[in-house]
Amino acid sequence: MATEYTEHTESKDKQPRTARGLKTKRKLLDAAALEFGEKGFHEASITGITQRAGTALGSFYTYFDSKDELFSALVKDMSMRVKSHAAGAMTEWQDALEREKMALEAFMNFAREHKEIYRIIDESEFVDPQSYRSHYEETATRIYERLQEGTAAGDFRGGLEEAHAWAIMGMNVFLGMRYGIWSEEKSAVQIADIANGILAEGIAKKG
Amino acid sequence: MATEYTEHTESKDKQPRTARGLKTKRKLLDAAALEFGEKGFHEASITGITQRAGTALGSFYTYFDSKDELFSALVKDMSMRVKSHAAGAMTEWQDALEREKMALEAFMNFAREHKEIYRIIDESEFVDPQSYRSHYEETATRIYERLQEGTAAGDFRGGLEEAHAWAIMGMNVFLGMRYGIWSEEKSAVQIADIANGILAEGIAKKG
DNA sequence: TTGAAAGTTGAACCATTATTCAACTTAGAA
DNA sequence: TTCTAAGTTGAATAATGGTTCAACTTTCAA
Repeated sequence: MATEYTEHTESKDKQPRTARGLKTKRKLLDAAALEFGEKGFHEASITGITQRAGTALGSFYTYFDSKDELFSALVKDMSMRVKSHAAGAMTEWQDALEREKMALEAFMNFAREHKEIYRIIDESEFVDPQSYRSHYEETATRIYERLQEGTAAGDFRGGLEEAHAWAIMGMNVFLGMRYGIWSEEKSAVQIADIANGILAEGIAKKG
Repeated sequence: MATEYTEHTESKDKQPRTARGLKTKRKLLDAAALEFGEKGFHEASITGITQRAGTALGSFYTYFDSKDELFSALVKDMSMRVKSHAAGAMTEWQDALEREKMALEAFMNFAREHKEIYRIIDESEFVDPQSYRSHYEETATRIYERLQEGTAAGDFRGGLEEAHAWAIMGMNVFLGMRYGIWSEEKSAVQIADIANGILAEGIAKKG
């Protein structure tokens, strides 16, 4: 498959050159996040996005090549926002275990506050699989690095592999979906405690 | 290999009344599983399905009201197949912990052998959210019941909640995606051992 | 054997919506 | 102020693909 430089990359000629243009692009991106988050990729329409943004239909194509390109840009942006939100929340911690708790708690709160982001990243599995994969691979790598640090610090046991990171990530994602998006019957702290209990001692009865 | 599909939603007057009709419907269902699994819901086309099935386009509407209805029927069927496959694999086990290991191992192997099922269930989050939710809620309930049995048997500690089941399920699903669908670099047993290690003792260093 | 019900067929229909485009307006540098 | 590039506009275009339908063939009970 031949790769065109101009395809699917951020074409320089689509960048706004004035303050007005920048503002319009921002409005379109915000509107798109709402539209995609509410209706999903296929139900969402460019018309819907431009209506929310308060611009004409044609203006969309001043800044984006296609619906797909916009979605792709959005996924990358949201992925980064999840990442930096989590990073920002892990500043204060006693030990590696505590740090994981903070990470999940932050993720839970972020999911609740930004349900549309959750949905967009999730749907990228089918709309933009590359971005989906990258998002989770990078997240897993970050968790794995924390695990290694934890082992080095004497907080975690040895023998932890990449798969441990994927297990933890899966736990977090599903707890986020169930107790962050679907219902808020339990607090983020409660859920984070439960997950942390598993990491701390598992669920087996102590012999 | 012929596949049995059980009817969940009784489509009033769309049921085949002869052996020929039954055969055609089954061909359509099998073809649909392939088509949806390969291309995803939106990229899949009725034409593609009927071509795979070797029937005329119009025949589709003899048995299904719409593309959505078919997808819905498929999700429910696949959900049941995942469930019964797992159940069938958990017959021999020493203790509750071992049973969870068998469950994950079975799920991993099933995901590898039926990647299309994995994708269809996953995509139902956006095409048929009701079914998606039901699938995971029922799965979580099943896991939760096993946890309670495990506690009663003295294998698991007390205080296990529904959220523990969701955590375990998330772990399993993500490990299935990463090491079952995306790559098979590690055996199902290896992955099941890693996850089971977390359930057995967590990842913290023993004090 | 027979005829009515069941099943098959694929061209035509039609609704949807992403994308284009040429006329128009605004911004901002000179 | 002037002029050109940047930005805006929304009707028109075009392609897709789900759904319908009327003619046709097969099944099977009587």
